[in-house]
Amino acid sequence: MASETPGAGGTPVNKRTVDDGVARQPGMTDVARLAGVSAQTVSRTLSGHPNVQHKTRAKVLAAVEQLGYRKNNAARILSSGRSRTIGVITLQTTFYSRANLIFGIETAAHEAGYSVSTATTASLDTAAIESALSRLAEQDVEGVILSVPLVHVSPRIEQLTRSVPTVTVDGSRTSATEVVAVDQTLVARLATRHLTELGHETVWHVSGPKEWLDAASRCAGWRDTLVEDGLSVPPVLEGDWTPASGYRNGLVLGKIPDVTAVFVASDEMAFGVIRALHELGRRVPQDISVVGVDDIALAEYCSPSLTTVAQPFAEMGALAVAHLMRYIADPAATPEPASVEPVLVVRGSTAAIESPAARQP
Amino acid sequence: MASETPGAGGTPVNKRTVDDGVARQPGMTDVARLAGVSAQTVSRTLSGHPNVQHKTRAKVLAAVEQLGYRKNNAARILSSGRSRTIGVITLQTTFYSRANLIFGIETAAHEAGYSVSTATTASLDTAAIESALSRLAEQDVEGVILSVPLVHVSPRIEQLTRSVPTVTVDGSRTSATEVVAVDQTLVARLATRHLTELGHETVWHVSGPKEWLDAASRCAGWRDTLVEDGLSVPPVLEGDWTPASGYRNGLVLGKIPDVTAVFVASDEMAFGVIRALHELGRRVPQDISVVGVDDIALAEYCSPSLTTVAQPFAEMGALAVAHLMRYIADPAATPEPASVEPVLVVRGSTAAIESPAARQP
DNA sequence: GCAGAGGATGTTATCGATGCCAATAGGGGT
DNA sequence: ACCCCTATTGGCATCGATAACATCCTCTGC
Repeated sequence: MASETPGAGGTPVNKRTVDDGVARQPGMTDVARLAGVSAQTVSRTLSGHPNVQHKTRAKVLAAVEQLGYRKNNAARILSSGRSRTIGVITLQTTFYSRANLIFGIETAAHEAGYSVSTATTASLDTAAIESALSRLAEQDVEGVILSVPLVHVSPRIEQLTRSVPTVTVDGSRTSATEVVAVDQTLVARLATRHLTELGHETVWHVSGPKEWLDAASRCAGWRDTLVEDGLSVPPVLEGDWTPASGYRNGLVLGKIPDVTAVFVASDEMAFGVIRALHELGRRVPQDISVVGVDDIALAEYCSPSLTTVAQPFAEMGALAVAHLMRYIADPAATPEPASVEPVLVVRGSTAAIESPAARQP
Repeated sequence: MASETPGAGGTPVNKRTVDDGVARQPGMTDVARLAGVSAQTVSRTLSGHPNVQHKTRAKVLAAVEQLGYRKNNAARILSSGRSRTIGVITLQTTFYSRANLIFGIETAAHEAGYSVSTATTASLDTAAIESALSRLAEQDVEGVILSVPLVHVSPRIEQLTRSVPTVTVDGSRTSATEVVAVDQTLVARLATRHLTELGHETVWHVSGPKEWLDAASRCAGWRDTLVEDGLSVPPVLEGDWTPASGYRNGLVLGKIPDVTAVFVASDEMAFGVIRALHELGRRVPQDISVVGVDDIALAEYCSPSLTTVAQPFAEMGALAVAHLMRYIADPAATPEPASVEPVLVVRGSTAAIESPAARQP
């Protein structure tokens, strides 16, 4: 018995027993005592172990109910070594893409009996990401979904991802991780080709920040498509994903007479571009066609409604979770990239080019 | 000593010692051994305890670095009883408001040295919310931020919130919780009065789902303002926050000749309304003025740009965390509601009513 | 020069649940 | 009727870090 204190006269002080006025949360021992069984049996009952008699199970559940017992996660993790938690690392933003991706991840994870712990990083430098990984490691996550649009993955990060099952979403591939991604090259191709097929002689591009892999890939896909089709490649205008940056670039584009078609790397920027073109008196889509990327909820309800390339973020989240689960179950499995298909959604912001005659009033 | 095994010949089996091919994560004991000190000293060093010699601290830190040691959260929580985590309960949506609120909460919580665990609920019924609370309880959260737009709070929930410090955000007040909220009545008043001051004879309203407290409050504020001003109160059109529902209601409004001003309960719905009005040939703002709520990023960049009432979500999150921290520190403190001010942002979707003469072409 | 104060560090018990093993209790086969 | 097998249940050690307590040591004040 623990009460065999060496020399001292009093009872050993118990952290929780000291009277702090608040009733202690009931523990498994309390439930066991009330149900007249051992703590072990309570544990088995609650974790759905098959070998427990109905009668016993009922007694335990009754006791649990009566005491309002809730299992203690920390103890469970410590003891079992399994946290049933996965971690997600994303940039600290409020982008549509991030919200939807996390939505998909949480839904799928909960279905698989896992909970999700998110660690956001405010910047893309190695130290920040490393610290996010650390935070997750402290929580004993069994796997990590890394959704950081890094073009370059530092060796340090690469090494860290080696110690825990990791799935990369729409980010750079490291040799240690699986990748789930939308083929951004294809995104760009769909958008660009849609415009060239409408007769536009070339397509301009407003890109995202070039440090973002998605931005870079879309830019490359756009360029390649134009080259393949033997069209000239105009200079790239770079934005920062915000509507405001789209607006600024739109003001520039609107002043260039040649421009008849623009592929904008995000819907939010596209709205900014269209706004600027309007102000300059250029009509969309009659004078200039615009295509965005993401298919945010508002894309359909603005004037003109926005032609865009939809990315199935929620699906991607679910797919990432599925891969991660597989990876957790068998860490020796070989990484196997997966991709989900983007879809071109044609709406009102794109149109066939007017005949040259019509363009000279 | 623990190594005094009773009868068996072999060493007692250690879960972690069984050779599973993977190196065990280093623990505090390993660090202590390498640094030549006790585990306790390591603990003190890492938790910033003042009474540790520089030299010792340095040795410990070196050992930590060398082994790549990371503290184990589960063990820390179990032992100390403090999780340094707060929980957030929200609806499982991708709304702008939710994303920004959580953004604010996470930022503020991290600054205070806390991490955030979110539990989303797919529905508003008591059972779902109760289960979310349970999930958080299992994680030993020290406090909860409840951001659920319930009009009615069940006694069961009320009771649960009594057992852990809780701050309600923009939701119904329970006697046990503090509330941080934007005064939704004021939101409606700002929007409505803005329109009446522009000369509109009355203001129509597209509301959110009436089960949502915010929706109900905005509706009430709108009605009260009209009544105060002695204006007639048109019937309410109810939406579900989606642009599509705004569009549907817009199609109705556009067919009513009397309508010259509409207060829409969210920006997303407002875009839908405007879109519908356009299609019906009603101009915004010349024929009909529209005001939204939220001030989403795109509000400024659509045509016309949207007049709206901005809600400082991030600030709200920060304020909620501040209150929660105070509450955690002193659970006996009396609840003290706080509110943040909404701001009317006038843009291009509202205009003074044209003179009656001008309205008859 | 000595006692007392307080700083630095080690020792031990403990948090709550689980894994492994032992013990006990029925049930069926021969 | 006997024995083995399996379904159920209890006992004990353990996960990793911390609080409380014990100890040792050094520095100050009279």
